[in-house]
Amino acid sequence: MINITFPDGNVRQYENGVTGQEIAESISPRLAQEVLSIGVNGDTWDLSRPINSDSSIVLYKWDDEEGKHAYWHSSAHLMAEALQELYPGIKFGIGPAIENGFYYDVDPGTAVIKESDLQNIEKKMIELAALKEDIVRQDISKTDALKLFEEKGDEYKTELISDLEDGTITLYTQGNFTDLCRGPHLRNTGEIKAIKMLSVAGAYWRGDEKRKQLTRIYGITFPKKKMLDEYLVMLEEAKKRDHRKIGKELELFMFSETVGKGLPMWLPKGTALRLRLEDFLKKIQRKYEYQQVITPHIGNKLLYITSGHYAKYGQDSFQPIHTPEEGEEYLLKPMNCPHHCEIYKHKPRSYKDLPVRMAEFGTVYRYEQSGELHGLTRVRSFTQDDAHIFCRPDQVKNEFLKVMDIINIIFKALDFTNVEVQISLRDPENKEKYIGSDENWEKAEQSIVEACEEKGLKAKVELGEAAFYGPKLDFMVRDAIGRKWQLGTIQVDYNLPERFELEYTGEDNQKHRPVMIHRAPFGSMERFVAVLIEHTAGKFPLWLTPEQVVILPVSEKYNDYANEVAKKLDARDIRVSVDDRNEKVGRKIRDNELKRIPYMLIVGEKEAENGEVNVRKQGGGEQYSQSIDDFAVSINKEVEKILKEALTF
RNA sequence: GCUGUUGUAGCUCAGGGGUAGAGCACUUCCUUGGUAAGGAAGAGGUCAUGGGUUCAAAUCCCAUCAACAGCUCCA
Repeated sequence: MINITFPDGNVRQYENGVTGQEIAESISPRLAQEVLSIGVNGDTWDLSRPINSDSSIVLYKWDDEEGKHAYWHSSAHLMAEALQELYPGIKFGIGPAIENGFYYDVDPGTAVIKESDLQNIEKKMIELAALKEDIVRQDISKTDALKLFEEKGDEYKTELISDLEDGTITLYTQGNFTDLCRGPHLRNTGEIKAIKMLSVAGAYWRGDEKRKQLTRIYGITFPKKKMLDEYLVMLEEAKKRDHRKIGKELELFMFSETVGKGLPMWLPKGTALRLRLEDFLKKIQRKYEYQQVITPHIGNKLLYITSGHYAKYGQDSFQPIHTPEEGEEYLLKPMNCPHHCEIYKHKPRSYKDLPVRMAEFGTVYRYEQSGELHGLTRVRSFTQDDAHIFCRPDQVKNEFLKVMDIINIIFKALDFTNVEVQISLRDPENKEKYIGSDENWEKAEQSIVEACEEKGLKAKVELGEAAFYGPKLDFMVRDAIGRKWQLGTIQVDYNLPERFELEYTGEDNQKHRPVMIHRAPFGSMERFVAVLIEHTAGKFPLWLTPEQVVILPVSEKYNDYANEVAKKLDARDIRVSVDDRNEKVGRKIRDNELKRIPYMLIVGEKEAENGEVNVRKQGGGEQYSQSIDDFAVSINKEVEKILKEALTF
């Protein structure tokens, strides 16, 4: 007999060699049906694998990552089995479970797998799943494994095997399909019920662009048809919120082939929105004693040689601009910091001056690879809400805390409640990859960790994710559909002050080197607005939205009154327009709902007589009439309240 | 940059070797209206660009450009 310890601390005795499946059965038939994999002493196992010693276990169901993982992993195998039947001789790379579903990288030889083939693959998978084949685990020696896959002629699997240690190699078989795999897997392919193949893409073997590109096939499966349907509905919802779609509909921004790809242009409404966001941050920054500066969009190449960026990114950037005079080369600025360093240097600085906080909405230009461009989230020209804080080493932590406050204020004001924080530190194995002294790195990393602790932020620490010049703290938000976006960032930099030989005079009358902190609460205006669009589905908060109020005259007879109302509201800084088209009210309401305007004021005979407006809030619901004045006051109050709350600190 | 898909009216899209289609938007007219689409008429396109095949190309082929989904990259 062996002792099995459950997550709640309970211990039960079972026969030696008991399986996860049997344990689940011993608890309840329902559990036995729903359980997908089992955690044994921290590893995840198949349910059919015998347990031969005292163990702590967790039974994983669909709602557990580990359970889903096994489910999708087995689904990848089912897809591979289908592919093997449909494309004889096909070779397999890797086929893991991912956050939403699974994929398999395959080499179909001379055949080409296209999007239009997905349906066929799906059909075959359903056919195979109906056979309810058992998935069988088998330990195998490295020699035998190599021999097996060499015979199959699958060079990808043999390459994988040769990197593995003997004694840890397992195979999984279902029907005619055998795959090298660590597992764990479902008991039986019949458990896979609802299947949807999603897309095909190219993917380099082992992520190396110098190696062969395989065909990657994405899919997702669910234990219930209803869950698949819900997932597909969610995908549709995501599409509806896509900032590229809404940006076009609401006329916020555009691209032009003639201007160039990845170069967004802000339309009047988008500009209005963006300027309001910028003003908001400027107000906060004024309170936090930032100084606003403006610098040119180009800089001498020597500037970037000094900063070190030219050596690292020069060949992958927009190439230098040559002047008519010989030997002069300028670069479009890919970041603002070198310019700001020069501003810092323009006069001697005393320790009393520090910290110097220099802010600029600086537009930068980066040559992103063409395949990487994506709406407003990845572009070749964007405006950072950039600032550089030059401070003494002992001020780093405090400055960090202040920046965290600013980011917090912004996220709160915009209702980004689901914020994830990531601390990116050096890869301790690979210290030579980074610029700067060991001592400085340790100091900086420690400051970040401490600052997070002080703020009670639950930050995820990622080793090896730091920039080459310093560690950083990134703020990620999820939009309403759960997709993750990186926005705000705070980065310590011990490198640029060194390269630009920045100095201040200390109390001791000696020259000292300041520390630099790069920070951008929005990240870039482009990306932030993109995320804001998706977060709000285009229904921006009243204080931000480009159009706050639209007046709908019931008929053309009341256009004059409507214009009068508009004039009065405009005089009170309310962003208002009149829909004076020759249309019925119902039509005007519909069109202005689609434009996501928060308030519609319907005016007709009654209102004109009484000097009132009939208020209809976005989305309908309750309507009420009030005087023009009362309405104006209530709108102004609503906006002021948000700004006041946000700006009280 | 790589792989695959796509490119037809301002927008969303159908069609497809023989003189270009719909809905919405736009213009004009009718209607003068009360909380999510009133009616009619009209205007609008070198079918992404450049080559090729063909009696004939928007349609087939090649290249280029751009967008989309991934991969790789990201100061």
